[in-house]
Amino acid sequence: MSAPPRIPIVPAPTDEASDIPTEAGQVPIHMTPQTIKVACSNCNLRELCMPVGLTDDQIKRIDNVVAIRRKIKRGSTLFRNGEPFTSLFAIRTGFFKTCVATEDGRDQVTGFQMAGEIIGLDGIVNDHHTCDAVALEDAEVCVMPFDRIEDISREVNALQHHVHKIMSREIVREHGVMLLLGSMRAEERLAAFLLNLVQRLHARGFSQSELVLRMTREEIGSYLGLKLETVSRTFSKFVDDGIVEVKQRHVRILSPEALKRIVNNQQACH
Amino acid sequence: MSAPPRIPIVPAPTDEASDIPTEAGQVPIHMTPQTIKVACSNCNLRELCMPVGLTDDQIKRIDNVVAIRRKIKRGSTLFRNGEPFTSLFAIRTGFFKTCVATEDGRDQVTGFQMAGEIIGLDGIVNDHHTCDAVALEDAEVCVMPFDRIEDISREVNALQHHVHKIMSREIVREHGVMLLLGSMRAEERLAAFLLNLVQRLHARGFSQSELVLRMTREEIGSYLGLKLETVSRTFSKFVDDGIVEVKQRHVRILSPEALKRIVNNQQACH
DNA sequence: CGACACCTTGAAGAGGTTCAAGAAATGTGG
DNA sequence: CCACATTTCTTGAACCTCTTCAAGGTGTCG
Repeated sequence: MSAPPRIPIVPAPTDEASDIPTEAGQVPIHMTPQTIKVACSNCNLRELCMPVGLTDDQIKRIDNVVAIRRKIKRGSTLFRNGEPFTSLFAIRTGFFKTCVATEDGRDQVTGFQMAGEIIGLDGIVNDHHTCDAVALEDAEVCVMPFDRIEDISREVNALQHHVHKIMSREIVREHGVMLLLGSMRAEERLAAFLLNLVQRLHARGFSQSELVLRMTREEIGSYLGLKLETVSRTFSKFVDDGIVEVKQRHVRILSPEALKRIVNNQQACH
Repeated sequence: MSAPPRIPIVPAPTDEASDIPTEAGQVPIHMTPQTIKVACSNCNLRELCMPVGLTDDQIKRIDNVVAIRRKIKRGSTLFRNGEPFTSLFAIRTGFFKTCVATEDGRDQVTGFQMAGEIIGLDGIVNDHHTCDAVALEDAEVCVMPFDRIEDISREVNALQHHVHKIMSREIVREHGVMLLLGSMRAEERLAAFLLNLVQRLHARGFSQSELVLRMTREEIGSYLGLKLETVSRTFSKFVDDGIVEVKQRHVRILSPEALKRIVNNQQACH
């Protein structure tokens, strides 16, 4: 699947523009002071959540929609399957997983979400959520009441189209996951997973080669359709092959090319 | 995953209202004459594609959007990966598959679509399609230029919300597929697949127990993350267990309860 | 420091794949 | 309309990947 960029690559934040705390434990390219502003107009993640090229007046209108913030402690849920749907959430800081469950107790992680990504889209169709969103670290989200989004979408064409693009992007992302789950073997799945994660982190100004996993082996396994032991063994194999260094949740990618070759099913002559 | 209804169940079309040809080879509950009308206002699939409760004026506006029709021969594509995106398509008659591919030649069926369902949503995010849509039988679609949909969405709130719901429904559907691919075994996958298909056909006025598969074992396998031999063997096992009758692509479900038990991972005491 | 969650590794086993052959259905051209 | 080529489907046997079960190690937090 060649891990196409899911998220437009925003310019790495410059020092003065950065008002977002770095992801705890990640490897920042540069240090940023922590300042919390309440408006999209001052948010350096705006390029990720919001359309570009808005007029000042349009941005102000959108500012009013997302005035509310919410903090979520690590391990607690932002929303749960069955709960009424009212809002979308833009992740400001922190890291989430979303998962669906069957009656007989199995569950499946459907995605991992980080700063600048939107969650809650599943709730629109039936006015209630159909999955759980769990914070994997202390997090903060911007609450965007969906009826307000619809109101403003009618007036601001760029926002309307942006909402459509966000939903379409999620559909395309899930196509990629289906390809992964339906036709890749364990090594290919884990390689694709690592490349995708590091690419998204890099788009947010973090290192291209180092990352800190926010999730357990079991959660990775659930997402990739593998058992946690298989994830662990596959990590070990990558280490043996000199492709990555792994120390618990700290991962350094030594050869992204080797990972890409694995995903593309080529001979592993790293 | 309990196969939640993906598509709202519309009342089985009455004889006088039915202007849609039956799916060739399916098992209709009643016969319908074939008449082709050009407007949503006369289409008995409207409840599937379009919001309900519109005023006459609003329906007329929407009629103008979808004035164009297109016929697709069995085996040919409605759109292809990489082609520019301009329109969504509402399936009027026929049956489609959508599939994504990797550079190294593997591909993955991401869904099967039937009358009343919308395809093309993947193209919105990057203005070009990211999958192929192939007609599995001669088909006809309503072409809905997306910029026109966005225009009218701004004026007709119900249409705006409907578009959002369609995209959200697709996201939720794909969550279900991820659950299937990530955590179910072959028998569970095929059982879930059959129940989902027959449920959607039944919502369109076809039999609850008989269906004609429009796709090959290989395509079923690709969708379910299995090889065609495994699909074939699993069908044979279901036949041995008296759960279904299979004659090539004709399937009769003898015990939907047994299929449900299999999906829910319960003991198979049919 | 001890309890707990998380991770690693080994060995045995199961489920699904691969390879192969043949049968049944479908389509094509004469 | 029939004969032949092609596609699709079924079934068997060997194999392989991933899972299961088990044990022990590592890290973390009260």
